[in-house]
Amino acid sequence: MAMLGTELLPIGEVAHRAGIAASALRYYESVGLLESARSSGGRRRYPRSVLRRLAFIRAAQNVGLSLDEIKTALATLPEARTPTVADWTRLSRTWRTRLDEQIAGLTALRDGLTKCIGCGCLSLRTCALSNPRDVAGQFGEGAMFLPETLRAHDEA
Amino acid sequence: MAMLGTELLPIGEVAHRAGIAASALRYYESVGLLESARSSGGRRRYPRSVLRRLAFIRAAQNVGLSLDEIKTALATLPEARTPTVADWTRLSRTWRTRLDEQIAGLTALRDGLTKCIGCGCLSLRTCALSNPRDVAGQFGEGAMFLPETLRAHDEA
DNA sequence: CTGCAAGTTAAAGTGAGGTTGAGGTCAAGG
DNA sequence: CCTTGACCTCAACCTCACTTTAACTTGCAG
Repeated sequence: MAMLGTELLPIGEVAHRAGIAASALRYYESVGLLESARSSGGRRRYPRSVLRRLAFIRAAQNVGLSLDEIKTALATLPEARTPTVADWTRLSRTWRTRLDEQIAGLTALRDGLTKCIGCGCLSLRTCALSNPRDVAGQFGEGAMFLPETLRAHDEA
Repeated sequence: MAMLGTELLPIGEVAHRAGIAASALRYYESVGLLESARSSGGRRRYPRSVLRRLAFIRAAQNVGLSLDEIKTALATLPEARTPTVADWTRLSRTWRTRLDEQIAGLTALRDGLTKCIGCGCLSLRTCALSNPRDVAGQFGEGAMFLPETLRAHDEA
Protein backbone atom coordinates (compact mmCIF):
# COMPACT_ATOMS: atom_id res chain seq x y z
CA MET A 1 0.00 0.00 0.00
CA ALA A 2 1.25 3.38 -0.87
CA MET A 3 1.18 6.28 1.50
CA LEU A 4 -1.77 8.46 0.75
CA GLY A 5 -1.61 12.15 0.38
CA THR A 6 1.70 12.47 -1.36
CA GLU A 7 1.09 9.83 -3.96
CA LEU A 8 2.92 10.48 -7.17
CA LEU A 9 1.43 9.01 -10.31
CA PRO A 10 3.33 7.22 -13.05
CA ILE A 11 2.80 8.36 -16.58
CA GLY A 12 0.56 5.46 -17.52
CA GLU A 13 -1.90 6.27 -14.82
CA VAL A 14 -1.93 9.95 -15.62
CA ALA A 15 -2.43 9.09 -19.25
CA HIS A 16 -5.30 6.83 -18.42
CA ARG A 17 -7.00 9.19 -16.02
CA ALA A 18 -6.60 12.19 -18.25
CA GLY A 19 -7.47 10.30 -21.39
CA ILE A 20 -4.33 11.63 -23.00
CA ALA A 21 -1.75 9.35 -24.53
CA ALA A 22 1.51 8.92 -22.66
CA SER A 23 3.30 9.94 -25.81
CA ALA A 24 1.39 13.18 -25.75
CA LEU A 25 2.41 13.77 -22.15
CA ARG A 26 6.06 13.30 -23.06
CA TYR A 27 5.53 15.58 -26.00
CA TYR A 28 4.00 18.23 -23.77
CA GLU A 29 6.99 17.97 -21.55
CA SER A 30 9.30 18.31 -24.52
CA VAL A 31 7.66 21.58 -25.49
CA GLY A 32 7.72 22.88 -21.95
CA LEU A 33 4.04 22.57 -21.23
CA LEU A 34 4.48 20.06 -18.48
CA GLU A 35 7.10 19.12 -15.94
CA SER A 36 7.70 15.91 -14.14
CA ALA A 37 9.57 14.73 -11.12
CA ARG A 38 11.54 11.59 -11.61
CA SER A 39 11.79 8.43 -9.59
CA SER A 40 15.17 7.08 -8.57
CA GLY A 41 15.03 4.98 -11.69
CA GLY A 42 14.38 7.98 -13.90
CA ARG A 43 10.68 7.46 -14.41
CA ARG A 44 8.22 10.30 -14.53
CA ARG A 45 6.20 10.93 -11.40
CA TYR A 46 3.35 13.37 -11.40
CA PRO A 47 1.49 14.98 -8.53
CA ARG A 48 -2.28 14.74 -8.74
CA SER A 49 -2.37 18.41 -9.58
CA VAL A 50 -1.12 17.55 -13.03
CA LEU A 51 -4.59 16.30 -13.80
CA ARG A 52 -5.97 19.74 -13.35
CA ARG A 53 -3.24 21.17 -15.45
CA LEU A 54 -4.03 18.68 -18.16
CA ALA A 55 -7.70 19.46 -17.86
CA PHE A 56 -6.83 23.05 -18.40
CA ILE A 57 -4.68 22.27 -21.39
CA ARG A 58 -7.38 20.14 -22.89
CA ALA A 59 -10.05 22.70 -22.29
CA ALA A 60 -7.93 25.48 -23.68
CA GLN A 61 -7.19 23.47 -26.79
CA ASN A 62 -10.85 22.92 -27.25
CA VAL A 63 -11.38 26.62 -27.02
CA GLY A 64 -9.00 26.95 -29.89
CA LEU A 65 -5.77 27.95 -28.23
CA SER A 66 -2.51 26.64 -29.54
CA LEU A 67 -0.16 24.82 -27.24
CA ASP A 68 2.04 27.85 -27.38
CA GLU A 69 -0.65 30.14 -26.15
CA ILE A 70 -1.53 27.68 -23.45
CA LYS A 71 2.07 27.54 -22.43
CA THR A 72 2.15 31.29 -22.17
CA ALA A 73 -0.97 31.29 -20.07
CA LEU A 74 0.33 28.56 -17.81
CA ALA A 75 3.58 30.40 -17.40
CA THR A 76 1.73 32.98 -15.37
CA LEU A 77 0.91 30.43 -12.72
CA PRO A 78 2.99 30.63 -9.56
CA GLU A 79 5.83 28.17 -9.60
CA ALA A 80 6.30 28.00 -5.91
CA ARG A 81 2.98 26.45 -4.97
CA THR A 82 0.15 24.41 -6.26
CA PRO A 83 -2.13 26.75 -8.14
CA THR A 84 -5.16 27.87 -6.24
CA VAL A 85 -8.70 28.18 -7.38
CA ALA A 86 -8.07 31.85 -7.86
CA ASP A 87 -5.16 31.11 -10.17
CA TRP A 88 -7.21 28.87 -12.42
CA THR A 89 -10.07 31.28 -12.32
CA ARG A 90 -7.89 34.08 -13.53
CA LEU A 91 -6.57 31.97 -16.37
CA SER A 92 -9.96 30.70 -17.36
CA ARG A 93 -11.43 34.14 -17.41
CA THR A 94 -9.22 35.03 -20.30
CA TRP A 95 -10.80 32.44 -22.51
CA ARG A 96 -14.30 33.20 -21.49
CA THR A 97 -13.90 36.17 -23.80
CA ARG A 98 -12.56 33.95 -26.48
CA LEU A 99 -15.49 31.60 -26.13
CA ASP A 100 -17.87 34.51 -26.37
CA GLU A 101 -16.16 35.61 -29.54
CA GLN A 102 -16.25 32.18 -31.03
CA ILE A 103 -19.88 31.78 -30.21
CA ALA A 104 -20.60 35.14 -31.72
CA GLY A 105 -18.63 34.23 -34.83
CA LEU A 106 -20.39 30.94 -35.31
CA THR A 107 -23.73 32.49 -34.65
CA ALA A 108 -23.07 35.11 -37.27
CA LEU A 109 -22.06 32.37 -39.63
CA ARG A 110 -25.22 30.43 -38.91
CA ASP A 111 -27.44 33.41 -39.38
CA GLY A 112 -25.63 34.24 -42.56
CA LEU A 113 -26.22 30.72 -43.68
CA THR A 114 -29.92 30.99 -43.12
CA LYS A 115 -29.98 34.13 -45.16
CA CYS A 116 -27.80 32.68 -47.86
CA ILE A 117 -29.93 29.61 -48.20
CA GLY A 118 -32.69 31.98 -48.94
CA CYS A 119 -30.78 33.74 -51.64
CA GLY A 120 -28.52 30.94 -52.75
CA CYS A 121 -25.85 33.47 -53.29
CA LEU A 122 -22.67 32.15 -51.82
CA SER A 123 -21.04 35.15 -53.26
CA LEU A 124 -17.38 35.24 -52.53
CA ARG A 125 -17.07 38.76 -51.26
CA THR A 126 -20.46 39.77 -50.14
CA CYS A 127 -21.81 36.59 -48.61
CA ALA A 128 -21.58 36.48 -44.88
CA LEU A 129 -20.98 32.78 -45.02
CA SER A 130 -17.92 32.64 -47.09
CA ASN A 131 -16.76 35.94 -45.79
CA PRO A 132 -18.05 36.08 -42.25
CA ARG A 133 -16.31 39.14 -41.00
CA ASP A 134 -15.77 40.83 -44.27
CA VAL A 135 -12.13 40.01 -44.17
CA ALA A 136 -11.16 39.18 -47.68
CA GLY A 137 -11.28 42.48 -49.41
CA GLN A 138 -8.78 43.44 -51.99
CA PHE A 139 -5.70 42.26 -50.20
CA GLY A 140 -4.72 39.71 -52.76
CA GLU A 141 -2.64 37.61 -50.44
CA GLY A 142 -3.35 34.73 -48.16
CA ALA A 143 -6.73 36.21 -47.49
CA MET A 144 -8.11 34.14 -44.62
CA PHE A 145 -11.76 33.75 -44.24
CA LEU A 146 -12.17 32.50 -40.81
CA PRO A 147 -13.26 35.03 -38.30
CA GLU A 148 -10.20 35.83 -36.32
CA THR A 149 -11.59 34.33 -33.25
CA LEU A 150 -11.83 31.02 -34.96
CA ARG A 151 -8.38 30.97 -36.35
CA ALA A 152 -5.24 29.79 -34.75
CA HIS A 153 -3.12 32.73 -33.86
CA ASP A 154 -0.16 32.29 -36.07
CA GLU A 155 0.91 35.87 -36.21
CA ALA A 156 4.63 35.69 -36.71
CA MET B 1 -12.35 42.33 -76.23
CA ALA B 2 -13.25 38.83 -75.32
CA MET B 3 -16.55 37.25 -76.08
CA LEU B 4 -18.78 37.46 -73.12
CA GLY B 5 -20.78 34.61 -71.71
CA THR B 6 -18.29 31.81 -72.24
CA GLU B 7 -15.32 33.53 -70.78
CA LEU B 8 -12.86 31.20 -69.16
CA LEU B 9 -10.72 32.61 -66.41
CA PRO B 10 -7.02 32.03 -65.92
CA ILE B 11 -5.81 30.89 -62.56
CA GLY B 12 -4.47 34.27 -61.52
CA GLU B 13 -7.77 35.93 -62.00
CA VAL B 14 -9.65 33.22 -60.17
CA ALA B 15 -7.13 33.42 -57.37
CA HIS B 16 -7.55 37.14 -57.13
CA ARG B 17 -11.31 37.13 -57.32
CA ALA B 18 -11.67 34.32 -54.86
CA GLY B 19 -8.98 35.61 -52.57
CA ILE B 20 -7.39 32.18 -52.64
CA ALA B 21 -3.78 31.67 -53.62
CA ALA B 22 -3.11 30.14 -56.99
CA SER B 23 -0.99 27.56 -55.28
CA ALA B 24 -4.01 26.61 -53.21
CA LEU B 25 -6.08 26.23 -56.35
CA ARG B 26 -3.51 23.88 -57.81
CA TYR B 27 -3.43 22.06 -54.54
CA TYR B 28 -7.20 21.72 -54.55
CA GLU B 29 -6.97 20.28 -58.00
CA SER B 30 -4.31 17.86 -56.89
CA VAL B 31 -6.57 16.52 -54.17
CA GLY B 32 -9.54 16.29 -56.46
CA LEU B 33 -11.50 19.18 -55.07
CA LEU B 34 -11.37 21.18 -58.24
CA GLU B 35 -11.07 20.56 -61.95
CA SER B 36 -9.81 22.73 -64.71
CA ALA B 37 -10.02 22.90 -68.44
CA ARG B 38 -6.78 23.64 -70.20
CA SER B 39 -5.86 26.10 -72.87
CA SER B 40 -4.02 24.95 -75.95
CA GLY B 41 -0.83 25.82 -74.15
CA GLY B 42 -1.74 23.74 -71.13
CA ARG B 43 -2.84 26.53 -68.85
CA ARG B 44 -5.75 26.21 -66.52
CA ARG B 45 -9.01 27.79 -67.59
CA TYR B 46 -11.91 28.02 -65.20
CA PRO B 47 -15.57 28.73 -65.86
CA ARG B 48 -17.07 31.45 -63.73
CA SER B 49 -18.95 28.81 -61.78
CA VAL B 50 -15.71 27.87 -60.11
CA LEU B 51 -16.09 30.99 -58.02
CA ARG B 52 -19.20 29.66 -56.42
CA ARG B 53 -17.57 26.33 -55.88
CA LEU B 54 -14.69 28.07 -54.17
CA ALA B 55 -17.10 30.10 -52.10
CA PHE B 56 -18.66 26.85 -51.03
CA ILE B 57 -15.33 25.34 -50.16
CA ARG B 58 -14.34 28.33 -48.14
CA ALA B 59 -17.63 28.55 -46.34
CA ALA B 60 -17.52 24.86 -45.56
CA GLN B 61 -14.05 25.27 -44.17
CA ASN B 62 -15.35 28.03 -41.98
CA VAL B 63 -17.97 25.71 -40.67
CA GLY B 64 -15.18 23.36 -39.74
CA LEU B 65 -15.25 20.77 -42.48
CA SER B 66 -12.05 19.21 -43.70
CA LEU B 67 -11.19 19.31 -47.38
CA ASP B 68 -11.96 15.66 -47.49
CA GLU B 69 -15.44 16.14 -46.15
CA ILE B 70 -15.96 19.00 -48.55
CA LYS B 71 -14.84 16.82 -51.38
CA THR B 72 -17.36 14.20 -50.39
CA ALA B 73 -20.10 16.78 -50.25
CA LEU B 74 -19.16 18.21 -53.61
CA ALA B 75 -19.12 14.77 -55.12
CA THR B 76 -22.89 14.67 -54.74
CA LEU B 77 -23.30 17.55 -57.16
CA PRO B 78 -24.52 16.64 -60.62
CA GLU B 79 -21.68 16.35 -63.06
CA ALA B 80 -23.68 16.94 -66.14
CA ARG B 81 -24.71 20.48 -65.47
CA THR B 82 -23.81 23.59 -63.62
CA PRO B 83 -25.13 23.23 -60.08
CA THR B 84 -28.31 25.09 -59.38
CA VAL B 85 -29.25 27.12 -56.38
CA ALA B 86 -31.19 24.12 -55.18
CA ASP B 87 -28.05 22.00 -55.34
CA TRP B 88 -26.05 24.42 -53.24
CA THR B 89 -28.90 24.84 -50.84
CA ARG B 90 -29.13 21.12 -50.28
CA LEU B 91 -25.43 20.91 -49.55
CA SER B 92 -25.42 23.82 -47.18
CA ARG B 93 -28.43 22.72 -45.22
CA THR B 94 -26.45 20.20 -43.20
CA TRP B 95 -24.14 22.92 -41.98
CA ARG B 96 -26.88 24.58 -40.12
CA THR B 97 -27.07 21.55 -37.86
CA ARG B 98 -23.37 21.42 -37.52
CA LEU B 99 -23.19 25.06 -36.60
CA ASP B 100 -25.99 24.65 -34.12
CA GLU B 101 -24.10 21.82 -32.51
CA GLN B 102 -20.89 23.75 -32.40
CA ILE B 103 -22.58 26.74 -30.88
CA ALA B 104 -24.36 24.58 -28.35
CA GLY B 105 -21.08 22.91 -27.46
CA LEU B 106 -19.21 26.13 -27.01
CA THR B 107 -22.02 27.58 -24.99
CA ALA B 108 -22.04 24.53 -22.77
CA LEU B 109 -18.34 24.85 -22.36
CA ARG B 110 -18.62 28.48 -21.53
CA ASP B 111 -21.39 27.95 -19.05
CA GLY B 112 -19.72 24.95 -17.55
CA LEU B 113 -16.66 27.03 -17.25
CA THR B 114 -18.58 29.72 -15.48
CA LYS B 115 -19.83 27.18 -13.02
CA CYS B 116 -16.47 25.60 -12.61
CA ILE B 117 -14.89 28.95 -12.08
CA GLY B 118 -17.01 29.03 -9.01
CA CYS B 119 -15.34 25.97 -7.65
CA GLY B 120 -12.19 26.14 -9.70
CA CYS B 121 -12.38 22.46 -10.32
CA LEU B 122 -11.80 21.88 -13.99
CA SER B 123 -12.06 18.23 -13.15
CA LEU B 124 -11.20 15.79 -15.85
CA ARG B 125 -14.16 13.49 -15.46
CA THR B 126 -16.57 15.02 -13.09
CA CYS B 127 -16.68 18.30 -11.43
CA ALA B 128 -15.04 18.39 -8.05
CA LEU B 129 -18.27 19.79 -6.78
CA SER B 130 -19.90 16.44 -6.99
CA ASN B 131 -16.73 14.45 -6.74
CA PRO B 132 -14.34 16.23 -4.42
CA ARG B 133 -11.83 13.43 -4.32
CA ASP B 134 -10.24 12.35 -7.50
CA VAL B 135 -12.19 9.15 -7.84
CA ALA B 136 -12.00 9.10 -11.56
CA GLY B 137 -9.78 6.14 -12.22
CA GLN B 138 -12.39 3.45 -12.61
CA PHE B 139 -14.36 4.93 -15.45
CA GLY B 140 -13.53 4.00 -18.97
CA GLU B 141 -10.98 5.99 -20.81
CA GLY B 142 -11.52 8.96 -22.99
CA ALA B 143 -14.23 10.59 -20.95
CA MET B 144 -13.25 14.24 -21.41
CA PHE B 145 -15.17 17.26 -20.56
CA LEU B 146 -15.96 18.57 -23.95
CA PRO B 147 -19.21 17.90 -25.72
CA GLU B 148 -18.51 15.50 -28.52
CA THR B 149 -19.48 17.97 -31.13
CA LEU B 150 -16.53 20.07 -30.26
CA ARG B 151 -13.88 17.51 -30.30
CA ALA B 152 -11.77 16.72 -33.25
CA HIS B 153 -12.95 13.53 -34.80
CA ASP B 154 -9.84 11.58 -34.18
CA GLU B 155 -11.33 8.49 -32.65
CA ALA B 156 -9.08 5.71 -33.76
C1' DC C 1 12.87 39.60 -82.81
C1' DT C 2 13.52 40.58 -77.37
C1' DG C 3 11.71 40.90 -72.74
C1' DC C 4 8.92 39.73 -69.20
C1' DA C 5 4.91 38.47 -66.54
C1' DA C 6 2.16 34.70 -65.82
C1' DG C 7 1.76 29.98 -66.10
C1' DT C 8 3.44 24.93 -65.86
C1' DT C 9 5.43 20.70 -63.20
C1' DA C 10 7.33 17.80 -59.44
C1' DA C 11 9.25 17.80 -55.24
C1' DA C 12 10.44 19.60 -51.04
C1' DG C 13 9.37 22.51 -47.05
C1' DT C 14 6.30 24.31 -43.20
C1' DG C 15 4.22 23.98 -38.68
C1' DA C 16 1.08 22.14 -35.45
C1' DG C 17 0.36 18.35 -32.78
C1' DG C 18 1.36 14.59 -32.15
C1' DT C 19 2.53 8.85 -32.93
C1' DT C 20 5.64 4.98 -33.83
C1' DG C 21 9.66 2.22 -33.44
C1' DA C 22 14.17 0.69 -32.04
C1' DG C 23 16.86 -0.41 -28.48
C1' DG C 24 17.54 -0.25 -23.66
C1' DT C 25 16.18 0.03 -18.39
C1' DC C 26 13.53 -0.70 -14.14
C1' DA C 27 10.67 -3.19 -10.74
C1' DA C 28 7.96 -6.90 -9.25
C1' DG C 29 6.50 -11.80 -9.36
C1' DG C 30 7.63 -16.67 -9.61
C1' DC D 1 17.72 -16.28 -11.30
C1' DC D 2 14.44 -15.11 -15.34
C1' DT D 3 10.44 -13.03 -17.33
C1' DT D 4 7.14 -9.50 -18.03
C1' DG D 5 5.35 -5.12 -18.46
C1' DA D 6 5.76 -0.45 -17.77
C1' DC D 7 8.89 2.90 -18.67
C1' DC D 8 13.01 5.47 -20.76
C1' DT D 9 15.29 8.30 -24.95
C1' DC D 10 15.88 9.73 -29.46
C1' DA D 11 14.81 9.94 -34.06
C1' DA D 12 11.81 9.24 -37.65
C1' DC D 13 7.44 9.48 -39.30
C1' DC D 14 2.51 11.14 -39.82
C1' DT D 15 -1.72 14.26 -41.34
C1' DC D 16 -3.49 18.61 -42.93
C1' DA D 17 -3.52 22.33 -45.71
C1' DC D 18 -0.86 24.60 -47.99
C1' DT D 19 3.55 27.35 -49.75
C1' DT D 20 7.97 27.51 -51.81
C1' DT D 21 11.47 26.46 -55.08
C1' DA D 22 13.63 25.17 -59.35
C1' DA D 23 13.55 24.71 -63.91
C1' DC D 24 11.03 25.47 -67.71
C1' DT D 25 7.03 27.26 -71.20
C1' DT D 26 3.42 30.43 -72.95
C1' DG D 27 1.76 34.44 -74.64
C1' DC D 28 1.66 39.23 -75.38
C1' DA D 29 3.67 44.01 -75.94
C1' DG D 30 6.95 46.75 -78.08
